Amino acid sequence: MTRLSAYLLPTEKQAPADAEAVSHKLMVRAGLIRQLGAGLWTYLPAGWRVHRKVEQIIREELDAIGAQELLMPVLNPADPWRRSGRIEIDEIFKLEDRKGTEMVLAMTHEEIVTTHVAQVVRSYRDLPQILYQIQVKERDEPRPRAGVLRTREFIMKDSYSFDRDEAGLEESYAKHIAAYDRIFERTGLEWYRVESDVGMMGGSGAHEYMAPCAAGEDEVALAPGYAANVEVASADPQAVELPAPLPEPEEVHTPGLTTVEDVARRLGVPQGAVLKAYPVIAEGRGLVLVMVRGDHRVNEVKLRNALGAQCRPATPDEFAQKIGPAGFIGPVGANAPVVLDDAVADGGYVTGANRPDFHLRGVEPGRDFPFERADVRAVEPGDTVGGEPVRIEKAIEVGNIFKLGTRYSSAIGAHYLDESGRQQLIVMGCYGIGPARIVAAAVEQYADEAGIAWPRALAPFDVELVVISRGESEERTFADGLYEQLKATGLDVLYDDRDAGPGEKFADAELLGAPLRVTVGRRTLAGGELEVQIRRGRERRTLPLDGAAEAVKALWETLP
RNA sequence: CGGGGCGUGGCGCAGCCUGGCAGCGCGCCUGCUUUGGGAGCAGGAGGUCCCGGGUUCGAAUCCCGGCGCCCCGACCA
Repeated sequence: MTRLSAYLLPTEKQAPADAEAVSHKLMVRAGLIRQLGAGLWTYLPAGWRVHRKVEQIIREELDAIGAQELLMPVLNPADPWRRSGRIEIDEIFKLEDRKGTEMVLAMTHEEIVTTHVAQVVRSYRDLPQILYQIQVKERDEPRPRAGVLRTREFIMKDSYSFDRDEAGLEESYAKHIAAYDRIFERTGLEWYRVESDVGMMGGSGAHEYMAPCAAGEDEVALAPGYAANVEVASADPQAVELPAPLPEPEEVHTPGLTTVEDVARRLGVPQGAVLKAYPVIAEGRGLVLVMVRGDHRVNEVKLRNALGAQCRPATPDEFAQKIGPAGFIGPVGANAPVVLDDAVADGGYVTGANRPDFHLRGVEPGRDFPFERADVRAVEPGDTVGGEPVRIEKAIEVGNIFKLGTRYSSAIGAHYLDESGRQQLIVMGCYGIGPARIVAAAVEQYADEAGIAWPRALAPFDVELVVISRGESEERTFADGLYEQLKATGLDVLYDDRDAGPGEKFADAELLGAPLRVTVGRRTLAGGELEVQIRRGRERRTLPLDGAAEAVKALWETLP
């Protein structure tokens, strides 16, 4: 029974003043969600329908790879979190029960699921297993933002694989890739599977599923056959015209010129012929001088991975003694190991001279300073991969898959006995999907000036039936009948039977974004034709009244 | 955590500087008219002006303290 006259769908003409992202504005305006507090959102009935459609797609595809759904508590004893060490994470909500026992609100469930598996799995015969849940997660986010894109409480599909060995993990991982590819394909989103950083948790591999959209928090580097988070992206640099090295470095006076741009302009060389110095303090290693082309930027995630250690920019005090004065530092004579970016080709470079107001020109890496090579720069638009230019797009992470290895099984103590009776650690993977982000990304990707234009798979309703008539009338009677017939075809129909004018009904229908709108008015009965609007593109068509419900269903099935 | 902004009816806002009746548009309710792109007329309801303290004859407005929310950056296991 979905008659709009009796359905809670509070639409607004004006977006809340504090909304910035398109999905935030439209989801509130369309009556899908309401805010309770920072990063806390209620799904109203129509919004929850969309969320459940996403969940259902996820369930079907995970069940298809043999994953088993379960449900674990959000409220956790602190102990497993202490064992894994993750109790230290600032984002975890912590609380005490009335007896003073420390508890946490789970932000994900590696510790808990591993605890259960450790108790239950004894033998290699009990493996592999894939378990998943669709459950609330709690994170004390430093900055919730953009409606449901980054919230403190959210629903997540999290699955966990348990295998005997690395080869088993590879299989479970491959199954998840297959399931995820199908899930995202079915949602109707534009999406990419990209290589991603494994982070400080170690792990042997990770991918993210990214949906391009303006409100996205990440950036992805894309080229035909290539997709990677810019945090790990690698590409061939654009060429730069380099002067030849001089027989030996030559000092040039560059008073007050501390930026690559200024130095390059003064010396009449391209910015790429200057070497930019980026001193860092690497954990366990001390001061390291990172050198990249002047027209490039250091990518801190790639640098961290290259150094195999956390690092942070060094302060002028920290490098003044061993290298030189801020603004004029360079690798020649520096008392620190030099990491030279892969994009630095052979040639003569301008570098800081390690004394105030001077640079060196004609510097040749290797001859004039020792270095180790690494790929530590951020990919730029126009770089190439396999000869194809790279473009960079904003995107929101809608899913991730991660080879955990034994990080949690060793912390929690999850073992099994192998064929020869030896105790082995279970090898794990974890795999997340954020249904709310899928919803928001779909809004972002397909919205137009009139509102939301859902992909067929996610729309809260398949068809919105609008009757233009107030009170009892021939049109109303006809529309009532058509509503029943449409429902009988299996379509989810929202029937706008409100006592409202046509403009208001059309505007609300387009705001809510069902893929099809069917209009019944005086014209319909007079002309003998039913008017249908395809929401995406707002194209109008007519269908014969005879067999209209089946024709609507058939048209709906052709939509994206 | 650093920077910026905002809290006044359901939504959007004005009023604050320079203290003196709490206002506007939309929405909502009633009646009549209207009925294919957010209608017209008439009448009406709805407010702890974020909270607490202070100054003052008098505070939405000035002062002090707190809370909440948004945006940019940092962070995001």
